[in-house]
Amino acid sequence: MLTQRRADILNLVVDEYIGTAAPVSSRALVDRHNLDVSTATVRNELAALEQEGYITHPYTSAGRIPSNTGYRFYVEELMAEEPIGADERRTIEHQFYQVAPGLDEWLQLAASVLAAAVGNVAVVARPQRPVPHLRQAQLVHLRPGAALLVGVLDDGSIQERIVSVPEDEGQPELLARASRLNDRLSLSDSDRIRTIAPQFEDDDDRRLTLEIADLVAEGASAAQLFIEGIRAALAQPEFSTADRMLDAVEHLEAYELRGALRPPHSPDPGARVLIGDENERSWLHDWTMVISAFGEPGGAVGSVAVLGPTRMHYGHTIPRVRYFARLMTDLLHELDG
Amino acid sequence: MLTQRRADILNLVVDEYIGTAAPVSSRALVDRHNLDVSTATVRNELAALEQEGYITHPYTSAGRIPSNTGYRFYVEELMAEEPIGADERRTIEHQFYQVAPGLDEWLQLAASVLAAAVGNVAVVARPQRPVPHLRQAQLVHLRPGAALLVGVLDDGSIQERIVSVPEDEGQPELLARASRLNDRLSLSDSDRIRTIAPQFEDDDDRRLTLEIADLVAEGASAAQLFIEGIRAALAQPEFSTADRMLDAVEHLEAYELRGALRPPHSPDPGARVLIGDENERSWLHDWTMVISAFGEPGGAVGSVAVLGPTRMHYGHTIPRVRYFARLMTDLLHELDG
DNA sequence: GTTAGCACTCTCCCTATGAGAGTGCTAATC
DNA sequence: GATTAGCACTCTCATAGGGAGAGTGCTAAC
Repeated sequence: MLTQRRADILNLVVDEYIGTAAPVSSRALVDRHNLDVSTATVRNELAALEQEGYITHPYTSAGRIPSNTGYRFYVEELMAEEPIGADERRTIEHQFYQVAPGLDEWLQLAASVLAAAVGNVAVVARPQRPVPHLRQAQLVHLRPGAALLVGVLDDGSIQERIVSVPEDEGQPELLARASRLNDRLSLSDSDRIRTIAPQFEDDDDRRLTLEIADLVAEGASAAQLFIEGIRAALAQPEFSTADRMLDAVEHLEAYELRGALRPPHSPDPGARVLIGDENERSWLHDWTMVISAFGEPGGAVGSVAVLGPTRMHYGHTIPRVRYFARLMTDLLHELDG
Repeated sequence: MLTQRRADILNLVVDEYIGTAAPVSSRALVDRHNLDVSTATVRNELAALEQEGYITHPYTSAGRIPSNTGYRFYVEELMAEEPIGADERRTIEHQFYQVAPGLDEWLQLAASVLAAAVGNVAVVARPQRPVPHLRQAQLVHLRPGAALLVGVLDDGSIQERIVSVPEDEGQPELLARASRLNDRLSLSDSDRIRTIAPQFEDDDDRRLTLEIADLVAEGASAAQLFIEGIRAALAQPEFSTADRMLDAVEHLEAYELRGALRPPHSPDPGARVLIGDENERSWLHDWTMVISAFGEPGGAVGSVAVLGPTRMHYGHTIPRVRYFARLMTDLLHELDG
């Protein structure tokens, strides 16, 4: 266990480093926080902190940099959370009531407002149910023999695909067909729909039912992501060389992020913080991810995350991720009544 | 007008520079293309070409670099187009028949295959009609008093929004309502729908009709873009410094690109090439955009574009952009019958 | 018109050099 | 025993210098 003074100093080192991105010297600590000990004493403490693994220095005599262990300790024990003021809260919530109400709009907005608030990459994953159910299917006549099958699922997503239909059926026949299908399939999941299929007498009804089952199953695959703030993140000194920046750009794509976020399937009240190699993906070993799930337990669950260098303003970011997750949960309620 | 030899040399300079990204010297031209003149003669010709504005050199004695004028002349007069082999064609088209048929899937695929083929940013804009029409509207019950209004438009897009409905209406009543609305509104554009609204006796029908009019109008706004190949483009030597790369990343976003693409509203058979400051946007002054529209004249029109440094493999890129535009036109036909 | 030859220019890479920042250690002090 | 002053030592970083190399432009000869 750290002595009080050591903990205080570690706290200062991390704060300072987060602010300046430059290794922190004993002099800087003493001067900027008017400690009433000398730099030599601070140096002794720094040496001890380094001994215990909380900080390092890049070369023999540069200032100190927090290690991942140091960040971890900071997040758990030291960090002062920066509360979200009433003004900030109001400004944010106001924006949500200004756009047309709709899940996609809100998710998009959440990503971009959160990104702006934390100055790093924000990712919002569309809520999904582990097992989505069909709300309603619709057949839109495109041309003789083909129609657009549109399915609205109970997590609010819309899936579509082109299907073939009998040549001689126009929109009225397709409407009748759709309502026949809806009567039996509505509120069922993909597996259930598949088992119902044989009950239809009409060949085409059977075939369309299987198409619908596929459609619903698709809704359970890859969640749609809303990603914002890449530019802000890349502007940070961590990416000041072209190769590091290119590296980052290569990974900050929906495909990669989906894997990194791995769906929680049940919302948690807090926010998880994954620092450096606490992430499984090796490309994230220089990154920190702050992630929180939102939605109803047992219902559709999405997630809100912030990605940035391990040198991240934790005290600022963590409460905001938590807040946005709560906010999205509230907005979901508003949609579902 | 250029003499034949000068044109030949300009051709070689551009080819060479496109391949190596390094200023081209007289020695390189003579050695690599075994010209039967000396380097001194070539130097004289280069000086003349520079005099006429086709090339420059970055400092007194480095090799030559094509100017925008040089590229323009190259594209119009010199460039050898690299035809798309039967194999390449087959490989590409095969991929389209492998994914589920559907406009979004195809657009997405086109962007990523094209990006891979040219090693630069590819952008595909979803086809839009200048004035979209409603194909069918649907009301999906969400909870008492609220429903999801889903509109399928004649350009294949789906728009959705949440609307309020009478508290006491369930899915059956909403179905009846939707079919009542569809009977009168189907195949109308937004303006027309708005004029029809007063004809409905029921207050809610009237209100919903106006919602539908809005929904259809939204379909005419910002076209959805599919963007791929950013990483490949950024890996080029033009972006080898962090600041240039950051600059590029800032602009390669849907929001910016939408403005740069400006919709053509009627497909053209060829591909337009905009080199450097031929682009209006100033951030594109170091870029070249090769763009071609696809779709039916009078119908929904989209576009396919490639963005890269002015030092772009024109002979390779231009035919491929053209080819993808034709391919997308064919695929659109397949959807519409 | 073409070419050989050569002076000249500019970049690029390497080295070195000095200033500056910061530490670690030792010995003295509280 | 903890703290501190003092100082040698280390490492970076920015700057300047100095070839080597690549390439041109020009001149004079072919």
